[in-house]
Amino acid sequence: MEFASKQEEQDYYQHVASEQEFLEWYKKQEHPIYQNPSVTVDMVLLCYNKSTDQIKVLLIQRRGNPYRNSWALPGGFITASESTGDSVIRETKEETGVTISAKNIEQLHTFSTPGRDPRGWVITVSYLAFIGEAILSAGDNANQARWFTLERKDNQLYLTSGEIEIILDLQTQKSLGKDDLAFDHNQIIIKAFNRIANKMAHEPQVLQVLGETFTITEARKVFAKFLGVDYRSIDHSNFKKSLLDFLEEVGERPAGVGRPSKLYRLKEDFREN
Amino acid sequence: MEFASKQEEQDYYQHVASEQEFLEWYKKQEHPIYQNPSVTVDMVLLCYNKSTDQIKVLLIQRRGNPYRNSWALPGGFITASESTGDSVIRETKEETGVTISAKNIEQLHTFSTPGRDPRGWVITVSYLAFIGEAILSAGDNANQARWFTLERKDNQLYLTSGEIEIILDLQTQKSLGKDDLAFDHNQIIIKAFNRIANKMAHEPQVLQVLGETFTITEARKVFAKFLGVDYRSIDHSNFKKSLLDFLEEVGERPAGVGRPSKLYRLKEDFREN
DNA sequence: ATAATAGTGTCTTTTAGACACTATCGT
DNA sequence: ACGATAGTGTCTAAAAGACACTATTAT
Repeated sequence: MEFASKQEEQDYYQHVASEQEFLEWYKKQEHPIYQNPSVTVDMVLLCYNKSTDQIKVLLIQRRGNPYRNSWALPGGFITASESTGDSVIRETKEETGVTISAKNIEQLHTFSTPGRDPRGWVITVSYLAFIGEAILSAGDNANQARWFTLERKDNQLYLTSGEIEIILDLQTQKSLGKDDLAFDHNQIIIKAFNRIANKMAHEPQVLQVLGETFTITEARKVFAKFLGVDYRSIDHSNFKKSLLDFLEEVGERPAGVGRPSKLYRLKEDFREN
Repeated sequence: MEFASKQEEQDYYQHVASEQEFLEWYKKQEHPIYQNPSVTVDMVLLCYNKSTDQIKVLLIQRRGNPYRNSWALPGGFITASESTGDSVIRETKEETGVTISAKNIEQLHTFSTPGRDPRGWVITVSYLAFIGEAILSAGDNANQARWFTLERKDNQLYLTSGEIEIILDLQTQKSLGKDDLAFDHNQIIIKAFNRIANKMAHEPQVLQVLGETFTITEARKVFAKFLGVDYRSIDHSNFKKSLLDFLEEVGERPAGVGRPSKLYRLKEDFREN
């Protein structure tokens, strides 16, 4: 086929040729792909330590520029053969050693404010996931991955690990302390936290941080952490009533002081997102 | 500065140099940008026609391959100087003539399944917005933009305009009729519809389709459309009670048969997303 | 026995829902 | 006057919340 101009050729394939012809032609063309953004994924991965009663979020320390030595969410660049969900699972595994199932991730938000990455045009798709404390050890220290405790006081979030303390304001989404997260990861964490707090009463997937089975009181403690209150201020009886629709009894926990507590797990329907 | 190899140079700037030095160096490099996906935005724009009692969604007919002549959501490729929110507002304006405010859009989901676009690697960030029927005429016919009525019957969505009828199953997200939407836009529309139906009782931004002011019965009719029921099956009194927290009275509508209805509008706090 | 923990039962308040009634308009 | 539309009031059932009580264990 002969064309008087490139424009005419394009017109032909776009508007006259069949879709199959168009695609064969399209794949042979040079594409102005230099205009495309880099796309990353980021994972807000939460767990809970029953013995210390602490919510934890997994962060990695960046080993290279930009934001070298800053703490950041695990994540990285996507590849063409994966969905963003697959990418974030792969990147989390690579950077932290933690394996997450595709069923247990939830897409949060896509961040694209110009200038959010000093390297240039980069947008990120953020995800949220919960894992039980059994996998807590998977944070690979050699690889700079560390669990930060996540504590809510009033309307501030405190992320702490050793000497490092990052303070985020839930309203303004600003960082208040001496330490800071890389990129706009403070916004992502706040988005995740608010999402969980707002919907946990109706969609209690957050209880996955308790592992396969848990007691009512453990669930109360997790809820209390996200509400920023003492767990005893949540009435045991009423709490149980409100959550029972989502739970099924699976036995008793024999050990410990006091009356043995019953063990529950999330019903199948609510274990996935 | 001299380096024995490119690898050594990269190591130096990533791990030794300051962030500023790194960024100056980084911007001079050739980047493997050929690996980047194209990123598009898509807008699910809904309105409501009071006289015909119909929810409508704005679609455009594609003039070029791929999916030439298929109907699709307005949208297009993003540019580096904008956030995806700004992009979708610009694209909607360009393709349909409809102006939307940044405050009135809500991000839905980012779709990235490999193969979702026959041209190659394309991911899309989808948005949702509502406009009052006053702007209904803005659908520019010369530009192939048209309002499709959106009707829920049981668990199917019917999108119709003239001869064209697109049927989507809310459960399976499959297209059931003879006509079909371009790309995975059926999934996007279903996502939007479910989002609205699930949260409208608590966040009734969907009432923006009624314009600035509206009556309780008009609001009932809009809710009924998303629930797929006759509006008279929703008790007027109870409905009003449940919504009154979000509304403020702004007068009376004098015209029409029957007792004059009071006019309400969404309180400031609930007008934005 | 007692403190600690956890589960159960009961009463009250609040909310949701069903339904009847009143008000205003056009014909 | 009457039908159509719309707003108000009331009663009941269900859900949420407060709080007291019972059960089991370790010390």
